[in-house]
Amino acid sequence: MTSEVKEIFARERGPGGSASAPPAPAALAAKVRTLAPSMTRSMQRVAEAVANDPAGCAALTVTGLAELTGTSEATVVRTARLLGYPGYRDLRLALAGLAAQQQSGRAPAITTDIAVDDPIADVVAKLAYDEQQTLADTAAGLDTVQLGAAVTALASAGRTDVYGVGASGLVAQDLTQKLLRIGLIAHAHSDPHLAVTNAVQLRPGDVAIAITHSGSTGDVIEPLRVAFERGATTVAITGRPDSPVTQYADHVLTTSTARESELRPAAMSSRTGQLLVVDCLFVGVAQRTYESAAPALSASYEALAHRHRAGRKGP
Amino acid sequence: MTSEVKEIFARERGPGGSASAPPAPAALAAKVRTLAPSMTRSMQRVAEAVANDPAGCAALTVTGLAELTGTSEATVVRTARLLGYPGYRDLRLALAGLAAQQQSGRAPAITTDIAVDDPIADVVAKLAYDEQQTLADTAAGLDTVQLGAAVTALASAGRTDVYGVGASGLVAQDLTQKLLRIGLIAHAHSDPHLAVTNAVQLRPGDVAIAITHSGSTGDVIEPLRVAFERGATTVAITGRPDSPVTQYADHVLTTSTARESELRPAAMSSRTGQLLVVDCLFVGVAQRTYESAAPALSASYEALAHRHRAGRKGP
DNA sequence: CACGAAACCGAAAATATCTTTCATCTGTGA
DNA sequence: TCACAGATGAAAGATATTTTCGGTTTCGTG
Repeated sequence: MTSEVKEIFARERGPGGSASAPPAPAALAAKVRTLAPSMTRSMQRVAEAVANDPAGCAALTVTGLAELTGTSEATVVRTARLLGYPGYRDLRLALAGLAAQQQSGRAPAITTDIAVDDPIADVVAKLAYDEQQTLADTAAGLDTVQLGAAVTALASAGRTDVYGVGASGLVAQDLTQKLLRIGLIAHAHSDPHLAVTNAVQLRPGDVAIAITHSGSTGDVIEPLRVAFERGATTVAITGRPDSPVTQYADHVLTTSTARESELRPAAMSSRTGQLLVVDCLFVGVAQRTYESAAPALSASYEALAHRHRAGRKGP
Repeated sequence: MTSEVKEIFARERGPGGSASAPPAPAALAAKVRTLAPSMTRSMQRVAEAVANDPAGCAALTVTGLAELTGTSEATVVRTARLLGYPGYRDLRLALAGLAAQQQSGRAPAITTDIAVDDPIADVVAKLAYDEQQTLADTAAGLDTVQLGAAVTALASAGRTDVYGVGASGLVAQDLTQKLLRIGLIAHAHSDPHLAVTNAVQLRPGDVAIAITHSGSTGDVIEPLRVAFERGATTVAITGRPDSPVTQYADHVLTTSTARESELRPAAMSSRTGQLLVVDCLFVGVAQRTYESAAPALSASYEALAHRHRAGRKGP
């Protein structure tokens, strides 16, 4: 087969081309090795460059790659053809894909703990990975029966009190904000005295929710106990299903406990799981009370839109 | 800023460009969602096509994509620019990479929206998946240079004020709590009047952080503006990198914008991304100030352990 | 060792693709 | 309704890719 015929052959075979390869996606390095023997010297140089550094070559134009390998544009195109692509443009596209795959393949190596000297990019990756893990674990471990029962109780509650201190206090406030938006009567308490004072007012049909990762936070257990004894429906959101707080909880919702360390305090990962549970409660309640929740949601949206527009009038 | 100036600006920022993004690798779908609101109608059509079918679009030339979306080549290029690439060619390369990743990557999980009649187990799965997605997108889209700069400023700040209202107010408090634990002087403000009053006290070397998903919340922008004018280092954590709040921000940290709907308000998913950013800031600062942070962390742990033990003495 | 054919290779022309310019259009607020 | 700012696409201009074509090297043969 003469060179010219080969070129013509390569050029002319369309989508249904007779020969072997579909524009190879990832098996490029292998293809290079396979075809290398049948390549001319210049083409080998190009193929080698491509196989060694897909990402780098993807960033180059024909001219650039030709210069890099000390060859010409024509040779680069010929090589691309030999590798099974219609032209250099397509080879370049495939190269970009390959580079991206290699990139993402390297990702799950971030299982180690965060170190003091980790570069900031690693910190981001590790934290994101960890929180994703926490979400997955929490979702998998959540008892949907308990969750459903809690939702039912909330949906028909006369009033709802939520207890939490420290980081969990913020989660408590988050839940409260959401419930208020769909027209429920809810309060968050992080002051233990006021919490107890209010808990005394609860009656059967009302709901009390305690949020504590350790399950051993006295300031949160105490108001829940009072609510429990007053006959309210009580819910505990905790990472320790065997902890003291569950004594007074009709329904226990468990969050996953992720690894923690010096630079990654418990508060950080527990919060992620707690928030997922809180979101589930909210959506569940919104579903059950959709008739009244939908207008309430729209109304609060409208009210806020006005405040946002105000912000636009910059200098 | 007029349209023309914007185009020139986009064109001229070279490798050392002033603004944020390195040509995003995989965070493209997220970036489309983030920037969509600031796009014109035609550009949105292009962005949508690109986000919906990366593989298909990667196979098209500018002209092809322009025809497919019923727009012009110029619009396609403009969209590519807005998404952070120097031109269409580079967007196309990124698209090919994205397609390859999707191909090799993960199972296309539960992509549908939450419905009113979804069983509770589905709600849990969908919420968890969405929040994971938000985390991944935010992590991928976060500008580590800006993040590093913000960390540096925080680590050496005389005092730090954090502004946020509504759901973002809780995130502000979360950040404040964390910074306090490692011995920094930080305050969260959700009362706009007090926030401004305090902002006036800030001086060069101090840090002010505004947290707002929309970037248009006047109550948060105003104190940041004051802080900016007083010479403090200002940071904005927002889902809209082109919004008014960024006018007064030395460093902009962008959170991903996930799909939202009636049963899944913006506040829910934005919060997840904001918290990740806040965690990154915290860990970054803790690294930089490790000498003093480590003892402070241990100390607060000890102090709390006592309070937890107290809770155990139940009946 | 000389010769010629075949293959290899790259410079430059031809083509395709991408980018920029600029005039027109569209919607908005006074 | 007018004026204006911004959005848009047609077409000119700039790059990149592909093809052509002829010079050079290689290798077999007399």
